[in-house]
Amino acid sequence: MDDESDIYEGLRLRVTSGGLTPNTKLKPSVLRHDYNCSASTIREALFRLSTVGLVSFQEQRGFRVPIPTDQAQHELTHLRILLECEGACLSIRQGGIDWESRLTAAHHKLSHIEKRVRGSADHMPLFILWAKAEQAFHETLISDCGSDVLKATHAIIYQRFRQQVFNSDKKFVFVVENIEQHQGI
Amino acid sequence: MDDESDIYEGLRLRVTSGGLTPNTKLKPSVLRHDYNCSASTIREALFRLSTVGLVSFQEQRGFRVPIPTDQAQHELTHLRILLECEGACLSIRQGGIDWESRLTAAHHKLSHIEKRVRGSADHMPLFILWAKAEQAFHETLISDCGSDVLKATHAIIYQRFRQQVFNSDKKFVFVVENIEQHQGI
DNA sequence: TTTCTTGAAAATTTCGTGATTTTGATAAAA
DNA sequence: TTTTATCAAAATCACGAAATTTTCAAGAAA
Repeated sequence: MDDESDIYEGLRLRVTSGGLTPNTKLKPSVLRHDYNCSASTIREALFRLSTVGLVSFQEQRGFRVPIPTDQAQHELTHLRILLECEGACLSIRQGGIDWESRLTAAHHKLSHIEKRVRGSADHMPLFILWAKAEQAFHETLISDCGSDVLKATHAIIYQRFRQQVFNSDKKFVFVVENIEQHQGI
Repeated sequence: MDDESDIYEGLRLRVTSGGLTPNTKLKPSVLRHDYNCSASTIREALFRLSTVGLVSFQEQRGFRVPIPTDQAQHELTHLRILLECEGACLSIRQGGIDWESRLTAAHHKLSHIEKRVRGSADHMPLFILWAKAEQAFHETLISDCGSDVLKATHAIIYQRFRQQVFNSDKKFVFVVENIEQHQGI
């Protein structure tokens, strides 16, 4: 009934954008009730998340939600941009017309949502939409780079980056000018 | 008695440089005897290895040694060099005298071993030494970049790269001129 | 008060088992 | 001969529980 991948995805959403307080303990014996499965299954999913850095793990001390750090934030941003620049350059060279159209489409959708965000006072309902559009834009940017390894690595780093900004106190939207910069290419 | 991390490391060594034929099935029920533990423990370790790409995994079909591909080889090399260049540039800026000395020491040790490799007919006994020195050199190169994320990511990509070249038919040493190139910096 | 010990409760890790799925060989059909 | 169906053996996955380790509060000693 319960696909193990679904549990992994569900937990991933909760630790990246589920509004959990950093350093919260993630106990398999508690979480099992939310997913209607055994503690072992939860444990395995948490283990997989820990290998990509989305949950912290200490031997014999269980799992926790990672604590956002300015240092980690900076490092993740740096590496994310490095990967995106490389992926974008490769995509420009190798990608065809359809890549350009897909990119402009993604950019258009994203900027449209951002315009709406500026208008409304409460961001939360739009936030999920914005997050999806932002991720889609960044994925499209590197989609035609021709390297699955690069794309997979970027996906991991991007998730961790997103987790950091979401779980940190200041979740300001400081990516706006970055979009325009990318548009300039 | 058996630390689970030891099992993980042991299995990692076997799939990266243990001379296993690609596509070999990795059955928990068989491997458990080598490590004196249950199949579940082996399974967990293999799961962790699969998340970093060191073993391939298909649901309900178990674990296997990844098949080296020219495509994957190329992608891993590309990303590895990208990360190393960035790490090296940052290290040059931020690293001090001790970094330079450590780098030249690592380079000296590596080139010394390579000189010996050229002389002897049978490479195998020296191969492990060479592999360790090569890894140490690359790690030293980026050691002072100031980003744990970058170093951790590089470590994963480097392991996969190493696995590819070791498990492919042609394990020629084609990194020599690369070393000199790095020395030129 | 502060520090150290004690011990019970809670959490983590490991294990063997049963249920479900895949595999592979043999036989039947085209 | 080639393809399809069948079915037993083998392997994988999820589970509950035992064994080990950590946590933490209460009491003793300094």
